[in-house]
Amino acid sequence: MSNKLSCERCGLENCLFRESVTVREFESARAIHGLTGLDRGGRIWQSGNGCRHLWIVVDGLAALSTALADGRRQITGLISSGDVICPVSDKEGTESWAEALSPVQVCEIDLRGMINGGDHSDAIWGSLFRATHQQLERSNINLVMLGRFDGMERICLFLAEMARRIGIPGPGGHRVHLPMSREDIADYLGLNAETVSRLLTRVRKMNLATFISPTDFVVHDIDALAQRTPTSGGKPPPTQRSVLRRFSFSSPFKMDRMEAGRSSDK
Amino acid sequence: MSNKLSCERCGLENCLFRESVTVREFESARAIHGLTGLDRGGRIWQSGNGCRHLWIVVDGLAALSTALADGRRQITGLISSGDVICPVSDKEGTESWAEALSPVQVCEIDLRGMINGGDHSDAIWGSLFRATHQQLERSNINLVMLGRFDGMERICLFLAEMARRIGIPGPGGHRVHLPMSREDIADYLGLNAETVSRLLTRVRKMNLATFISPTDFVVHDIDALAQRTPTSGGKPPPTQRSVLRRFSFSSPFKMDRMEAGRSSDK
DNA sequence: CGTTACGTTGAAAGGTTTCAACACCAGTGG
DNA sequence: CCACTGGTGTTGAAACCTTTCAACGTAACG
Repeated sequence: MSNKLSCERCGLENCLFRESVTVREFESARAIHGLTGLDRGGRIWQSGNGCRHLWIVVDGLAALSTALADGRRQITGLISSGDVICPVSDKEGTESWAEALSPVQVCEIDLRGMINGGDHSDAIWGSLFRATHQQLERSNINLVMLGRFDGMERICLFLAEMARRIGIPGPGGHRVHLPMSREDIADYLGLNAETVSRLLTRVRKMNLATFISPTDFVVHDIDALAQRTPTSGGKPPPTQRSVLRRFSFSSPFKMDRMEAGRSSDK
Repeated sequence: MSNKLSCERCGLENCLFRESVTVREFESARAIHGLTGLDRGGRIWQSGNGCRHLWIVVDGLAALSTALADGRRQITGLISSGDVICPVSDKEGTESWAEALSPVQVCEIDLRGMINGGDHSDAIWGSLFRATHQQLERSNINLVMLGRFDGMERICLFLAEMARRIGIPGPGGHRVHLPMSREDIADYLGLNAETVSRLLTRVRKMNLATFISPTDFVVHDIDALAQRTPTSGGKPPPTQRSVLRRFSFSSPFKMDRMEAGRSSDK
């Protein structure tokens, strides 16, 4: 964590592969393809099954999108600098791709040589595994948000996360330039554009954020936003049924383990 | 795909690691811990960050759960025979674990030795990568479901998937024993228990499934269910705004690639 | 034979979506 | 210079679906 070495190839400081893998290893695996630029709207996709390429985002913001045949769309993830685009294959009746929301620089990694043979270091594989796993953890949060948060909670989580990830700290708070339309935001949050607009109006009136333009705003206090989100402790339960202890949190000290017992068996 | 070799250790036929990895490789990596049984309600979790263990489910059904401090719960995935439990770390204000819905047999894999050093084969790492990636694709589908499906579509997708995954084909259709309460189903589908009950009543009245008991039912025609789902082609759009071509599907022939162009720039 | 957990159903409340109208902006062309 | 046009964002009102709250039935259990 202390070594601030940036990737020799793309200069990205927080590259997931930075710590354990040198560019030379990728090169010997004929895996690294180097930097490519994508304009706003540029897409990355894969055909068929199995993940054969990864793209590390060096700069810019991209959306992982899935569209249904009837036109509905869900943005399943937002990818910013340092994240990895790990494409998923299209299921029946759906199409998935990654789309640049702002000009994006990506570093392409070809996994085919690694998966098919050769003998590559544990370090490079470990980095790949961590990259995929990080995406999995992001998806997990979004699943909880879409399944269990109401509109206001979703917007607050979204603004807080954007402020943290792409906000620029300044005297008045974190300034964010968000290259997304209301419809993009809606497709990320599982709402529709009008609802997003109304929620943002409420956010503005509550002074949780100040809007300079539809795509530029300032978050004065990220914690104030996060506290309107159930993932932050110390929040009173919303208009939900009183199921406060439906699921008791387990002991504070935990290790990786299994427990065979059962609280209430059928 | 042709070799039906089962894993030497657990006997699982469709083990993700079966094709390319022998037990001996895992053993030399000191990674495989062998079979463990979990009663209904038994849990698996991890503390701290980073994924250090995987569990391959040999038999039974398990739920990946995340709970919020106020008691809301989201089941972020269902794991059946052949799937891999890849734990996610707890975020602030949340707790995540895997829970056996029926008696479950798991095969534990310790990744620590592999991540930290040694020199293991590409095959074993490739299998790990595929396992995580498969989970990612499942999450992607669920994100679209939670963000964009209405209640009826969710139930139909759920029943079709359960029939496919754990249904037993017979003369009258696929018979499913589902060890989940209405509340479990609700927490998986982002609904509440009463709504699930009402939707299942509608499913019953439409003859899409016949219920023998609250946890046992028969799906006569999986395709009939799937057609009430927007992931299946040839379905008329629901009560949605007419955005039929908001996002045009791209050319039928595709390769892994990027396209730099832009349909409508800001 | 109470107790408890679970499932079903009804009625009212609540939040989101739909539909519509309007404002704003940038680009275009008369 | 200005009307026109398409894309985008905002706001209101009604419709719609899900949730909440409540009542009731059933099965398992001691």
